Amino acid sequence: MSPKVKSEPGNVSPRERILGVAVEMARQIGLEGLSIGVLAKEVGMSKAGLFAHFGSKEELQLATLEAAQSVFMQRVIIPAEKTERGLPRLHQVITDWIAMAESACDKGGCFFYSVSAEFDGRPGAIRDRLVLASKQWLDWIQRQIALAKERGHLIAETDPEQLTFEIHAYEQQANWAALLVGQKDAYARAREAVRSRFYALATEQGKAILDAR
Amino acid sequence: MSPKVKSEPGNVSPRERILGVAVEMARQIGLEGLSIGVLAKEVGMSKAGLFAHFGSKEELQLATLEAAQSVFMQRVIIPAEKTERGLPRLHQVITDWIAMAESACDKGGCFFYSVSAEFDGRPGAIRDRLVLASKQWLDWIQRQIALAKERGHLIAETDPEQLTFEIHAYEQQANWAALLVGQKDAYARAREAVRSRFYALATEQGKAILDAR
DNA sequence: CCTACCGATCGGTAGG
DNA sequence: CCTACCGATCGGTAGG
Repeated sequence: MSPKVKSEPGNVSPRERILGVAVEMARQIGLEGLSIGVLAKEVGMSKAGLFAHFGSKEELQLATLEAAQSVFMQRVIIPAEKTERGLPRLHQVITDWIAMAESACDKGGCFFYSVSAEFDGRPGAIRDRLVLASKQWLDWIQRQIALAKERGHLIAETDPEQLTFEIHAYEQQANWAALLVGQKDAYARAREAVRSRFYALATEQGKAILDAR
Repeated sequence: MSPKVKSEPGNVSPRERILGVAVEMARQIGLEGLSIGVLAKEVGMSKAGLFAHFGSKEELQLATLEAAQSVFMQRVIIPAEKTERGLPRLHQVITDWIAMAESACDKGGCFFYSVSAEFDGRPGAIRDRLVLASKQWLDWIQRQIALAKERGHLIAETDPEQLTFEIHAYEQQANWAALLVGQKDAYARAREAVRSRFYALATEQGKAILDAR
């Protein structure tokens, strides 16, 4: 790939175009329901032409999962890593995470929410990679909570694993409530729950950080 | 239905036997992945023989959903309605709910968790019935919270909708963490989160109720 | 990247 | 409740 072409926006490779459509389809019907024929029609090429890019359905699914992970990195993790460690970074990453899920609400919702329950009972490479990504994300949050504690933003009684559990719970519930029962304020409820949990465990310094945002 | 046959365990109609197997299969592969041919083999009858009981795949899916709802009623709602209204009943229903999900953990997890994300993007009769059941369940919890407030078990500042959101969140997260990332103490974490939320909003009377359980 | 095809399986039907 | 079958679609391949 020639560098001058590579980085120009709007000038994406066929593979990237396919994966972009695949991610959008998977939000709505899952990664297993994703059919090569239907995907090919959507992209505007032949089934065999599309298939040649991946070699198997499982490789297509893995590539789609990777594409979604990459978007998540760009939109949630990378921006937060420019913010100060501890509670500021934690607060920002959770806020961006909720915002990303909310913005995907009309398109079928958060990709990872859509495929989690689909693969928890299907052993294989896709499940394995999904589990790994999920664990890494939980660890990221938990490490940042521990750091916020060390820096005196959260009180010493804070249990990082329990707080991670609760924070992640609100995100899950926001997706469920918004996508299934159509609760309009689901993401606002999640933001309120997160803030209230942070506030209850914040030191004076931590409260000042939260108040400033 | 004659009473002497009806209530004998082990004496179930073919339809009930089929639906029992269907619920177990749907926990693992979902209601859409449920195939009539595979289900028939599992039950030990011919595809057409099984099909005749339902007339269409959608009717089979709806009947499976109803069967799961009926189990939920028997194991969670009905028992709780024998307990005193307000916080005691609320506490018991949530405890039984978590216990039921935990007991299903090795079998593919909570039926409703497994099919929620599958149908939030698939319009139709199944989604409609799932949405209705979910709303009724949320309303049940919210009403009981409101009642616990009226009876002086929870403080006046309690927001029933927000508390319902958070309680339901812990259940969702317990399922996700246990089934996908294999977190062993996920259901214990959910119980702790629920208890801690109740305790923070309990009056002196409410705290006494919680301490007694 | 394409057309044309493979066997397997899908939901569903005919006829008994 | 069965066997036998329908057209459509599935993932995947051959050959160019």
